[in-house]
Amino acid sequence: MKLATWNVNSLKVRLPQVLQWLADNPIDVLCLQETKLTDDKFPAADIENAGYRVVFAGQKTYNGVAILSKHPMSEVVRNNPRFPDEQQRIIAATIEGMRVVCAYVPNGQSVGSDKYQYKLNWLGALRDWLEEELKAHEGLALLGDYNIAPEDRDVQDPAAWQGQVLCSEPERAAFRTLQDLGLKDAFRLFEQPEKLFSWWDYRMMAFRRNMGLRIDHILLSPSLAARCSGCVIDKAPRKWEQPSDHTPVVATLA
DNA sequence: ATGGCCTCGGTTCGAGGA
Repeated sequence: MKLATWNVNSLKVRLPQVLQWLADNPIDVLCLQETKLTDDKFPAADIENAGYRVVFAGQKTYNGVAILSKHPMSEVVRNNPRFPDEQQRIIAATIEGMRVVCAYVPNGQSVGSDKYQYKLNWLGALRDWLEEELKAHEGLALLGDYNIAPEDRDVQDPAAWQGQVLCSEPERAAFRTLQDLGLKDAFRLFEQPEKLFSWWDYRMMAFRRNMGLRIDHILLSPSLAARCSGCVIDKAPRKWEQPSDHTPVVATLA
């Protein structure tokens, strides 16, 4: 069983890459963020023709999330019931007995801004909701673009990013409150190469210079972490023509 | 060298991303 997450930065633009990547990789469940499509424009037929079921929650221009699955999905929930929000950033489904939560955490723009406070409020509400979900679902996976680099080793240049949005201490503390629920960072369950990231700025030739951050994560509840046999970042799609600025992260469960 | 790119909507620039 392979679970993956990928911020595609417009599914309209990236659909061919998503289908190519799925054709190349035996993924059971793929969580997408930043689809940037209203539901009436979602390419459900193309995805179903590729052998996947799909559920989605979109809005115009910004945000938007989806879960693609080879297996049936039930108990689909859009958004956090505890956090009324126009922005479409969460979709959850039960798949093969697992609760799969796909999340696009707010970016936060800059420390101290209104959007930063919204991000912290949003993360607090996510924690509270997941605490409830974990009582009902022993096996839970939270996959997505967290817009948080949890530690300095997740940043190519920690000094440059010190205290900046994505790396600030309140954001990292919010990430730890998720870990305090028992959720494990799948990537860190294993020995990993140094300086491996999931996002690189489009500017500054950042990818070529590996000026990146690890901000896309898969957190697993204890029972799923115990089944996890590997977690990798697949940099290949970042090298394709017209790539997303994020690249997929994949966890394998026994 | 503190900028540099990409996507969207809707027009040819501004907002947002990270």
